[in-house]
Amino acid sequence: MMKNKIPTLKEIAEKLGISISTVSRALNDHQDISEVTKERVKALAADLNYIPNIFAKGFRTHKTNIIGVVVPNITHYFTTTLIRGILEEASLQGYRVIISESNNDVDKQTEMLNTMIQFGVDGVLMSLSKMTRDISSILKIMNTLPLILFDKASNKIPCTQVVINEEEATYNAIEHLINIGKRRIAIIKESEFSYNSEKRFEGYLRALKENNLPIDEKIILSVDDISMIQGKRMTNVLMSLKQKPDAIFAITDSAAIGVIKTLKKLHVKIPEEVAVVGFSNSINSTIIEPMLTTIDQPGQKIGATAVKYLIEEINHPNEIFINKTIEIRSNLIIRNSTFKV
Amino acid sequence: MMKNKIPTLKEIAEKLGISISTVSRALNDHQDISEVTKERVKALAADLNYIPNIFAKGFRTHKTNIIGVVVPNITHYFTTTLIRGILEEASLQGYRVIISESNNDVDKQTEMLNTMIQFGVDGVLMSLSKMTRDISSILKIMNTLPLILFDKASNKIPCTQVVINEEEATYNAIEHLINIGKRRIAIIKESEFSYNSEKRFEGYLRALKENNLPIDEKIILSVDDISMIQGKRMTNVLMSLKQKPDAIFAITDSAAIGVIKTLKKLHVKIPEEVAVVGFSNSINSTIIEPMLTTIDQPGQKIGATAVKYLIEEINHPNEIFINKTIEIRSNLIIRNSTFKV
DNA sequence: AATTACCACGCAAACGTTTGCGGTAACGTT
DNA sequence: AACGTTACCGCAAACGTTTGCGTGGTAATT
Repeated sequence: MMKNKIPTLKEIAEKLGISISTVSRALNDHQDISEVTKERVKALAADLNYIPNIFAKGFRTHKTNIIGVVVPNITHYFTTTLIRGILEEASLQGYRVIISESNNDVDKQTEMLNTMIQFGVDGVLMSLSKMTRDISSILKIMNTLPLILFDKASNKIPCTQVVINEEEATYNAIEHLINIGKRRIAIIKESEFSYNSEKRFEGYLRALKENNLPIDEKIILSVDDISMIQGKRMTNVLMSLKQKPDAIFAITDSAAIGVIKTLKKLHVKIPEEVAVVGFSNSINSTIIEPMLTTIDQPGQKIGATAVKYLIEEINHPNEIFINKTIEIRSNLIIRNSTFKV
Repeated sequence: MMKNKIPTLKEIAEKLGISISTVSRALNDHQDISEVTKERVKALAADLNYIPNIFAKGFRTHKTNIIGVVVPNITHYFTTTLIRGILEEASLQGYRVIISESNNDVDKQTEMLNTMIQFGVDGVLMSLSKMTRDISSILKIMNTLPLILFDKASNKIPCTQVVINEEEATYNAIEHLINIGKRRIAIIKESEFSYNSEKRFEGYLRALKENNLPIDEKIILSVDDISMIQGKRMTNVLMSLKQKPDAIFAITDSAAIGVIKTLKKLHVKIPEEVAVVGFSNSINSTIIEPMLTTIDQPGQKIGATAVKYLIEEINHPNEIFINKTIEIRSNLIIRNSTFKV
């Protein structure tokens, strides 16, 4: 089977006896072209199965219709929902998406960013890697390309950010624990370089303060690499205290699952003796028994919103954008780890 | 801060007082250029932070260094490990990756494929959507572009395929069940249009036959959209049979988890009364209690291998490739759902 | 009838790179 | 001294598209 040659503007022009520029304008619905000509051109184009050469186009216009996405870890379920939202919205708006993973490695993150701009993406969507302290390389990119942060953001970077209401969500979760009678609520969080962790911690503190509960450093635990294992380890620490907590809020579902597993091993009754709350509403949270009370983050919506704002900036390259922070609402999902029916 | 103009070959040429072509050749290590000139050019290029305009290049050479990936569902953990492998290997070889999701929608799948080729990818990596019956559109693409199938493949499409040893893996899993004394082993699978399901079913049948066990259609259950819910439903069906199974093999971890959940609700002892085996070694399989015996699929390796073969074909466009099927070995992970310590 | 206005279209340049071909100088060979 | 060879390098075309500008023609206005 022979490869039929790909049609070009030139071919269409010749077959119709008109010029290349007319064909181009006709296809782009330029006002200078009469309706009849447009019809004829479009008909033939469709007939020949014409597709514009994206490289000639990008070459000429410096527009690629590709957006770059950098995420720390693609295997997290929540991340995939973000990506799904990005993919859908981008596709809707005629954009393609290039994804890369920084593996929570700051150097790799800047490297990824650089190859992306080298590659000619129109804009970048980024979720920051942990421990991103050196912002200079990111700032440098910002005056080359539109950049929007999502999910894992940073106050220090002056750009539009799309996140969830981390602080408020946590506040609500802690308040829920207080409402069911818990008074000594522990938290398992990450170090201070994690955006999400800090925001959630703020919500935790505010909830305690506003309810006149004491803040006890002994039950505020920070770990570097939060995970199920760390959840287990920290639970052992907490439950060997003299004053044990009566609730544990883990900043992550997987850590919370580690908490539950260890509590069960220690024969601690959930939620009567210790209640547990996670964050993310991952699939796992419904598999563990008791099922985990957690905060549902609408990943798809976050991703889609981020794309919308990015394309907005791409289309208005010279405007100065006020660096909005868009907060997407999340929902507390109450399950058996805090509330027994 | 002003955007410093992006350097081009022309600039380098002018500053060095040589021609554009010489600069181009020097950077591409062409043999016609003297070492000294190469040194000078490369030094200045590095100094100016020169990056070739990918569009001019792609425009000229018809090579994009992008590979397209189409997967049915990006939110499955196993899929993300595949993608991680693809991303890593591609990056290593200087390729960028465009991902799109077919959502198990056949029409969307062909649409995705078309926009990919329209977009000028150098090759495509695809994991087939369920129920892909109309192969014609895929075949049409195959003589335009290199295509490699991975994970969800099809014997009917004549191209290189990278899969795991589905049949053998299942055979081993069933044999393990037989070894622990099980004799009436049920299977929960998908309909006959799922590649993975069929392969696994073949392994199931072979294991039973070679061990002289009867094949009973009553405990061979097929569903369209396999999931945890379906696992639950099918378990209820199986456990209300007169002759109940003493083991259930579910073609998917999530279905297997549904099985376990329902068995626990029915107060059936696992694994003494009924053992359970899944497939994939997803994270969930270690969260459910008892932990699930399952088959670990090395997703990253599959992804990386697929990329290697694809780039091989991209670099030798005119060779006829024998349509190899590469089988990556998987491992049976024995846990408490079949074997109690 | 002369001017103006507008519509519809064509010409040609430009984007940055690669590459076939031709050319010059230097050197070695006969 | 004439010729062939080699090593380096430049010229210019080509890839397909967009777009500023120019132009012929027709209709509307004066």
